[in-house]
Amino acid sequence: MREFMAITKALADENRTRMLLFLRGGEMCVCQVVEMLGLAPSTVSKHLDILHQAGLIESRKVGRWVYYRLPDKPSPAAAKAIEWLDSSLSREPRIVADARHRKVVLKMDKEQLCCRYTSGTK
Amino acid sequence: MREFMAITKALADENRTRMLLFLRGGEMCVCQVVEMLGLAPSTVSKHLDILHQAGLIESRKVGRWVYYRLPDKPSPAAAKAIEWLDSSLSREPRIVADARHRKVVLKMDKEQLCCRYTSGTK
DNA sequence: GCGATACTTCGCCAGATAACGAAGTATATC
DNA sequence: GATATACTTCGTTATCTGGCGAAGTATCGC
Repeated sequence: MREFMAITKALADENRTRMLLFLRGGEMCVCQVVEMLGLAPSTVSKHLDILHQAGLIESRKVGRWVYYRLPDKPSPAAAKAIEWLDSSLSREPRIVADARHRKVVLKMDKEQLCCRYTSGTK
Repeated sequence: MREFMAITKALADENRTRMLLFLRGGEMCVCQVVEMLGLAPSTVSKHLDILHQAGLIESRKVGRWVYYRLPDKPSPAAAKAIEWLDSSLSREPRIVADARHRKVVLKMDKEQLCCRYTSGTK
């Protein structure tokens, strides 16, 4: 019950469901997710933590970077939740646009991406 | 997207997920749901409205009574959501207890049930 | 070690949400 | 038509949530 409510609460935010959907494409570091959503790093970090607590994503630390991805072995409840998202939202304009944006973000140089958010300078 | 977020937000409350699960057993009127949850009628009414808006339940008015039930023909997203709840929570102690309680509530006389909540007198 | 980078945690604020009781609406009964 | 019943809607309050920027932590490069 606890796990299930953690999942439903995690899904009850559009930015978090978007994250789960574009993470289907593979792992991304926090600064890439920041670029995807256009939110402050602290906000993104919090969202990622909520998804992590719910067992909907996993993290991997490599040097200064932290990569998040969908879990390799999700719990049954988490697996069904992700499958549900997938089948219900894959065709949504917003989600399709995110998938396209994702490719652009992955191609961006890390220097262009990550160094910008200390001062908010674009 | 809108529909989907309405569903996730509707599911992100324990009382509402409980309602959906005990409504699997068949339609119930508001005063029976009030008895199930132990909340004020106004609160229950609001919860039912949120579930209704999300397409997760339907209503039927019979005289003074309003019966709520799972939809006969749910949308694909709603159907998957309900199926997900079902497969993830059927065995939860709380949900099993609700199913048992439901039988007791259905057997209760309507006079014993409904007339009590004007003054809160038990 | 020292500064820079990539996050995370903390403290704050505005807006959303769950709860209640009181007042309003609709329907049955007298 | 008046009264009671079964909800619903409204107004209020306390708590939760999402957002931000500032400060803290960990790691890399010099």
